Amino acid sequence: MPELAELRLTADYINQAASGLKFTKIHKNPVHKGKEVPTPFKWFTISAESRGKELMITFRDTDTRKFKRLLMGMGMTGHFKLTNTGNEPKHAHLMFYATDGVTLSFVDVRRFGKWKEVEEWSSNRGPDPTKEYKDFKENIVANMDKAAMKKPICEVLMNQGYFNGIGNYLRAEILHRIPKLNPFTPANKAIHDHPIIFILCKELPLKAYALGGGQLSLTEDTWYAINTNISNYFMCYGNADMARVKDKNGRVFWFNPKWTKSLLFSLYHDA
DNA sequence: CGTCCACGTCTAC
DNA sequence: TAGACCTGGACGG
Repeated sequence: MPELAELRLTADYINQAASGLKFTKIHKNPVHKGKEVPTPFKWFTISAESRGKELMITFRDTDTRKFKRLLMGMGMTGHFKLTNTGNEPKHAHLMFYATDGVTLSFVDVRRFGKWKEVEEWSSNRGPDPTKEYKDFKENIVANMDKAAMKKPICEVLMNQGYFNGIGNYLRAEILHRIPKLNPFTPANKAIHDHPIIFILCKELPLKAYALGGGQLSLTEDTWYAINTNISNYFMCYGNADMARVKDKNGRVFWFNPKWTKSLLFSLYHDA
């Protein structure tokens, strides 16, 4: 469940699930190749915050208030789940055991999720378009002349150094909502001519977040809710009437079929 | 059965 | 700029 909206929902879920709980132990599933996460304190609380596609977990000592942080990525399938201890889901890879018989688990079928003990957010990822909108915009404006910005906007929207949190469904939905913009236009020109891109990078994730949060109580079903119950959100991604092309990273880009007749698309397609 | 596909990074020729 | 990393669901024979 892993673009910006789902990361925010995941942070909400953790904060809600861990509220009032006292944790005593961390355990890693040995099948996972990630580093062991040592139990940080004898008794600790857990809280979470998201920034783009990253998730920061904070462990706080219940006595001294000292804290340690764990930076996570959710990969393609990562999410959290609170269960009774002993009933952890299949594919639980990091387990946080609380005192009163419950466990908060990081569950990740494909194991693309990652974690690392850190002090800060990754410096190579840009500001969050929904929480740090001003910084997000300034970071792009200040770098409009960079080589990375000469690539097609459909690809640059996936560049996490500028568009932290935008993934494959959001780029499709964002570009689909700018009907006059050819999605194969160089990003610097596209952004200059259509500054509404900035607004959409904030508002479309926020809408997905609001829909996901409102439908269900922040579980792994969030993605399912957005995808199946919110018929008017996904206008482009997954729509059989749309055109598709594999981008240079092997990801399928969904877009309005009218652009398949354009020169920019032909050049992109043949390259 | 088998092949293809999936909301994302990573690193190695 | 391919592949590698993974599991499992959908769909074809």
